[in-house]
Amino acid sequence: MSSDERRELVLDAATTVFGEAGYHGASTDAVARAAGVSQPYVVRMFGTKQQLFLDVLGRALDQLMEAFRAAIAGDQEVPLPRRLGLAYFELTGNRGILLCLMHAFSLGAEPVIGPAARCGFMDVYRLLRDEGGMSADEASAFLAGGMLSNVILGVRMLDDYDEDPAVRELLVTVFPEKLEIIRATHPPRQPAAGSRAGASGSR
Amino acid sequence: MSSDERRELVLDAATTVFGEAGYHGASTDAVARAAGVSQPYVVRMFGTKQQLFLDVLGRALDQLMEAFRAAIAGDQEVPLPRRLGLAYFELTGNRGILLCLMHAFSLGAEPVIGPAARCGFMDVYRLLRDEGGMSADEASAFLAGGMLSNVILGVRMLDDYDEDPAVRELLVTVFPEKLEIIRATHPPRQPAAGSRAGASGSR
DNA sequence: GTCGCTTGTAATCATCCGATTACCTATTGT
DNA sequence: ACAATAGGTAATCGGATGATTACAAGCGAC
Repeated sequence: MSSDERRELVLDAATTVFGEAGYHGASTDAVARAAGVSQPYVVRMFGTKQQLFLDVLGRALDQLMEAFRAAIAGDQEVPLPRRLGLAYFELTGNRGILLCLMHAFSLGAEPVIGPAARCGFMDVYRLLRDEGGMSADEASAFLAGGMLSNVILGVRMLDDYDEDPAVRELLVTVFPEKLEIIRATHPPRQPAAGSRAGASGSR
Repeated sequence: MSSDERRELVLDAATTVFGEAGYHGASTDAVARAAGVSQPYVVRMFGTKQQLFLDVLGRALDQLMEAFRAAIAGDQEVPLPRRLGLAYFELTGNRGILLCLMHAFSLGAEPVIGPAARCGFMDVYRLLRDEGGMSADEASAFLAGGMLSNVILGVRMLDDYDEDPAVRELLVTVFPEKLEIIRATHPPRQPAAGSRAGASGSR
């Protein structure tokens, strides 16, 4: 397999792993195992874990912005916020992208990740303002909704869908349509705990 | 000094340290140093680092909810969202509280922190709905704004206030008043880099 | 065929970190 | 006086982890 293919493979794996555990919580070994390669290979490909994270972050931002650009260029009949919302929904299919962004956004104090995260955030803001033609208020409101959605994905609120009516109400409000598709895309990781009768019994 | 006083002191320090570096990025030793005690003492007081984080998280949620409750009970002349916004602004004075929440919200996959974070998030949502009398849409919109604010604090966007007009525009939009106070409360950590004339010059 | 490059791994190193143990020092109750 | 208890630390241990080194297999050029 060519190096570039492996590289993409590793970046995909790293996006997932960093998305789940965060920058500090993820190990290069976990990334390597997820990608099916050895740990030294991962660090040699990217130099350092930090550089790997920066590459993951950059790629996530690229994917996000490309999706938004396509939405902006899309069917002008449908209102822009809705087009962007649908683009966001598609991104939702790969939790890793959005969760890595959230982790990066929480690490502003990191000496090199912090500035990169700020720069990436502003790139998105500028995209909405300049290419999307949104006002500052519109862009902020859209970003606010996106941040709430990201947090809901990050905290795995979908895992509690069956546990609590208030969770359902919140999710229906935040994802007014497509919730069922998102639910299907993001299956609970612990077996829903509410499912009675010792499913595959612990112990 | 009594054990309870030390405990609060350590919890304060831990809130700051966890807020800066996140759960995995912070060490019990960093917390201990910030609190002025020894590392073994910190872990003996809380059992494990995880339990310490859970206690920090619980206390942060308590402080958040107490502030919101006070806002709800406040001057009924002024609209509720504004009262809550002012309460949020006060919380902003201690970055650690809000940043710890954000870190927790990004760790939904953690087996014990995740559920605690979900529960805490829903407690806040229910507070807004039930005690605040907000609709689901109103509560979601308020939370969305809060999440964007938290991200902006977490990514330390205020550090770039002087670097980029777009940053100023965004900050003015998200913190339409009190921005100057928040700026004063959250001084940049790297010396603003924009200050001309080779300040302590790189290289 | 063999040189040299690319793609990869096994083994190992050095460090950090959470946790444990053992010990120290006041104060307090009797 | 002197246990007993609370508050606290130094020393250390064991595991995890990022990084480095050395090595090996495939393969195209000449």
